Amino acid sequence: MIDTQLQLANQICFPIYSASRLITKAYKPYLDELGITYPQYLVLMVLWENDSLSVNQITEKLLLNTNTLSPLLKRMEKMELIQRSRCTEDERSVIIKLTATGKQLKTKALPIPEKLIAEILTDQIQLEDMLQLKDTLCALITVLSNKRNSVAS
Amino acid sequence: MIDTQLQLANQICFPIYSASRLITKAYKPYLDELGITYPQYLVLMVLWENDSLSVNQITEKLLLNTNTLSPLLKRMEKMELIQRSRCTEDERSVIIKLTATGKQLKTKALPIPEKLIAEILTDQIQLEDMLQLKDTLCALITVLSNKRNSVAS
DNA sequence: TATATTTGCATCGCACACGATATAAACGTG
DNA sequence: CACGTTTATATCGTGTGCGATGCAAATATA
Repeated sequence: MIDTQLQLANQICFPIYSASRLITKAYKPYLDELGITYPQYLVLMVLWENDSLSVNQITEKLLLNTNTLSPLLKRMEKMELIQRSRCTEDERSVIIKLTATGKQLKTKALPIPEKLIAEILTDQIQLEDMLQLKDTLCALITVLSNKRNSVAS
Repeated sequence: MIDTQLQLANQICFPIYSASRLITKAYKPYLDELGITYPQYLVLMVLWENDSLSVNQITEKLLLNTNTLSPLLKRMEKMELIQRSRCTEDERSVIIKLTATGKQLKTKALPIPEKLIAEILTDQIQLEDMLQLKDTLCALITVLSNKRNSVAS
């Protein structure tokens, strides 16, 4: 009993860590065709949903810090996927918008989730398992991100 | 229905990606006390269980490639946590062993999993959810890592 | 046995992640 | 209005991850 709990962290944290890397790798062949990485794909996804976002709004949606996003966004600007401009009302903010190229990528990216799910859903893993997984992970994220924030403040 | 499945990949892959980073962050304060990172902690864990391992055996256990592990192990050698030596039977192999310092760290690291689990298990997340999570993730890892291997060969 | 192939490890280059720090704009308070 | 604080973003340094490539030892095959 106690031994189960003692080792439980390892049995959960390491699989999450490994699964995360394997998923990035599973996306790679599809994203390579678009010339983007998985974190860049995440940025594009939030911009496809929201035409204009500040850097700070993207950090909140992706749970990434500016020291990760700033260089990432600069690379995406150089690739002419996004456009960066200072907000006129608040000169501290940088507004991120999609370029025409960035918007057009949405069409090419549309079939990717379906392909990913097709690779995952097998005899071993049912749709219901995935829905369960999603719920538990979201609860875990809530607990851990709140923990971080409360410690920080 | 179909829409659910279309978006399911995003609803699962992004949470796994975020959870992985949050877990590494949750480990950090405890691992900082030992002066190691999470990947270095993983290496130590497999060495605490197996007194002597080749680099290749570690890559298999951690699902990491040598191009990640080689520099990581060199840093750990510089920290005097491990010792690297060529295998006499097969001169290509590098054998990794713990130093006395590396072995001693096990005692300090022992209470860490318990602390992690205490942070995770709350009203929102029960032990049973974690066990379910573990099973689904391991199935996911099996599917994705087999997929990679079969594509490669 | 000579040669081609495989295997184990390392190096290089690039792209994250993130703690620490810097900087300028906005805000709050006296 | 002056000035300390907060906020938004950027930069730097370090440590992963990983594709591509290199190299030497081991193995397979002609």
